[in-house]
Amino acid sequence: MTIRVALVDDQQMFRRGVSMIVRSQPDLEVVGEAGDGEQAIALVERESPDVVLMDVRMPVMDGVTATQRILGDAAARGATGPRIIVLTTFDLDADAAAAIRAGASGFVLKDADPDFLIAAIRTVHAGTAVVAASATRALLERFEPTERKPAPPEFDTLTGRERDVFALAAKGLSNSEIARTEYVSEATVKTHISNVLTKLGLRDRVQLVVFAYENGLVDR
Amino acid sequence: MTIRVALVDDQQMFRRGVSMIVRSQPDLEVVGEAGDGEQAIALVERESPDVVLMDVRMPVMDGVTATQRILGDAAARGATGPRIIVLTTFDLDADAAAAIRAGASGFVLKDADPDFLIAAIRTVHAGTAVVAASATRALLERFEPTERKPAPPEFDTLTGRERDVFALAAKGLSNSEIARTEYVSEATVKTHISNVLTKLGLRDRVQLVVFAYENGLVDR
DNA sequence: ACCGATCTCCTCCTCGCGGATGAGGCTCGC
DNA sequence: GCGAGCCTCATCCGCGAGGAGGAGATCGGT
Repeated sequence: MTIRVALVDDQQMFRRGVSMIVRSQPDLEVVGEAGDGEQAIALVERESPDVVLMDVRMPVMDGVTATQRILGDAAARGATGPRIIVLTTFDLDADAAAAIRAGASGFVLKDADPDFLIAAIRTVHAGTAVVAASATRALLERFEPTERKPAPPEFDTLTGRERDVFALAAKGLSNSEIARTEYVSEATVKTHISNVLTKLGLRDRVQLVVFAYENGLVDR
Repeated sequence: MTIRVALVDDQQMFRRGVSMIVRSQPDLEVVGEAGDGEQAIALVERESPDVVLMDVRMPVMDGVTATQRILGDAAARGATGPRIIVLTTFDLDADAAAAIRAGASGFVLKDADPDFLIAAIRTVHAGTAVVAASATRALLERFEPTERKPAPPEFDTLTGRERDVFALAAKGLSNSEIARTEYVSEATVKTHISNVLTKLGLRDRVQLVVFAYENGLVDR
């Protein structure tokens, strides 16, 4: 049972190279190539490949949009559609991230090891796994600070009430607004805010908001 | 030039299996095995492997702590230490994420395709890449929703200069600080800020900061 | 030549913010 | 019981922020 692969990239030379790599494996087969997103949709429609290797930056229609369309069309027909692997040039390509959200199963650096790409195709085809590039680490560090952050030591010194007003101030509320939602006087709020700023070493509530977001202390 | 691999897992049967897989490759070599975190540290100390395959849940000392220690010790000696790949049982293991933060280069599902593991070892050893399991998708969906918002339509109405001061204000700078870094008078900054607030429908710079973070308009 | 947008800067005015300081009431643990 | 910590509220004071309104300069398009 061979895995049917479709190639989508605007550079013909690149497609040629990837095609060589894929064809070198007995269980992989290239069932078609496309030079832009629109061609890709038609290709998938025609050939129903198992896996699509999709470039992001392309003329006519980019890879993210094409990914959305392909998976959207498949879902509309009650099918799952092909697994899509996005090929990226840079490490943590924002477009690649968008493609993942659009439903792509993973992304691989264009200069990755050929064996890695092959393993990625098989892994993705198997269903569960998703392959990523060095991005993962950066991803975790950049997007996860919302969670599991060491939570700055100074923050622990805040009392219960101080954390309450901190949270509200972090959402952009004024002192009077905080006072109203917490059913205390504005003077009390000012005292708490003042204590919080001192404890956290911040200048004003503006920096408090920055601090809150930078340390993932805002719940949404 | 063979890649020297160390195995760390409390289940001997599992180690045996992985060992078989690794040894099946001419360019990979197993230089030692360990059954818990402490043994792992000693093993790394003794053999200086290139790559460590590390389990998370282990008696005596878990994989996350061991990862921290190993990389911490290496850093203390000015060395980079081995690349560490964490082996996880479940998809998005919180422990695995912790290990990545501790410095591990990637994580692979224990039931992943053997070829995938092999490719991961080579990829990680090559330096740049990090391998992940199906977690990546979930990660992106869980932690990235902050970014790449459609970028509010009102934001497009800002002029070039207005965006400049917006960006600086979003970082928590005061008007005078912005004036100094932009080499204009504070009065000018106030004008721009005022225009920005009006255009974006915000009350004050505090809400401006919230707006900036909520819409992923802060670059770090 | 003219208009509109943008950037620059100014003054006057009001108000919210934050620091300093003090104080009364509450619930702990010693 | 008694102090420690916390929550509550108040007053005074200085300052930065933001709105209103005006003004000169530049530049691109009509």
